[in-house]
Amino acid sequence: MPELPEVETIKRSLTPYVVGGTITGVQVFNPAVIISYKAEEFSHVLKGKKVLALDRRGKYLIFTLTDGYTLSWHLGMTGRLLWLNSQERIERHTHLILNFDSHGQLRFVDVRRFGRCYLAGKGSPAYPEGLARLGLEPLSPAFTPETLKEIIRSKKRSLKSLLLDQHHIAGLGNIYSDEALFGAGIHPLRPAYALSDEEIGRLYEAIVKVLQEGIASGGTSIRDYVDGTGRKGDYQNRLSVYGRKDQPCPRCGETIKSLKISGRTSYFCPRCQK
DNA sequence: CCCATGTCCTGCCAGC
DNA sequence: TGCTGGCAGGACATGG
Repeated sequence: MPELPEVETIKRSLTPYVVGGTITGVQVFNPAVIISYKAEEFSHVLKGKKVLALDRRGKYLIFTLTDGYTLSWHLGMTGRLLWLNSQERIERHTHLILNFDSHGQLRFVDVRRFGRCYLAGKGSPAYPEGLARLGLEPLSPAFTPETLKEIIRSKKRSLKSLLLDQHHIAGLGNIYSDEALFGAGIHPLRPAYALSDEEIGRLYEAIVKVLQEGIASGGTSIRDYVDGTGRKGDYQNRLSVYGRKDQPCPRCGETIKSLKISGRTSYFCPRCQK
């Protein structure tokens, strides 16, 4: 579910509530969402820890805790992290609750249960493998037309599958990669190495633009996504191609088509995207 | 290296 | 109405 703009929005919405707060207790309803620690130990370690910082890397949220611990969270397809007060009814599919000294709670609710959290401290690697091996952060200064060219260089694979691959660029998912390719006027099946410098420049601009616009809109709420305070995003109203099969292209009026690429439905305009 | 496919899950919706 | 199949913002393993 959540791609970079959604995770960034969740981070911003939770920061005022959790950063500076101390975890007073943990309720584990589904131990399977915790990797690297047994539920009991997980609760024991977290109790009394203060949250020093909340950061995002790719689609991960990272809680930096006291005593050198970190808690990294991936929300999968449908995961939500919600800040609620302890009186609120516990909804179905709530897997984990962190209680805070402010009497608020951080609740992890995830219908499809693909989301996971990873606690690291003494002895265990600081980050889960998926997080440790993430590629460039697309809204950081390290991401430039030149570094994008490096990534693209000599790769035969389709641009769509390359953009979805978190080892190269971190944070794009199915929605924003389709929107970026549309913005750049590039067909999702084009082999990466075949791009001209000019097209790489357009792709770079388009990636940065869709991610920034996504954040500015508070993310894309098609089904499940809401931020840490339960607020929906607005970017679903600004999508050019994603989910718009058989509808007219907003640029040229041609009918938008879809294709399966790397197992994901990809939307594009056959006239605008070459 | 690259790709397609299957897997983990539950819910929803179209079509019969 | 009720059932069924297909599909959904992700990531990883596997086999070709």
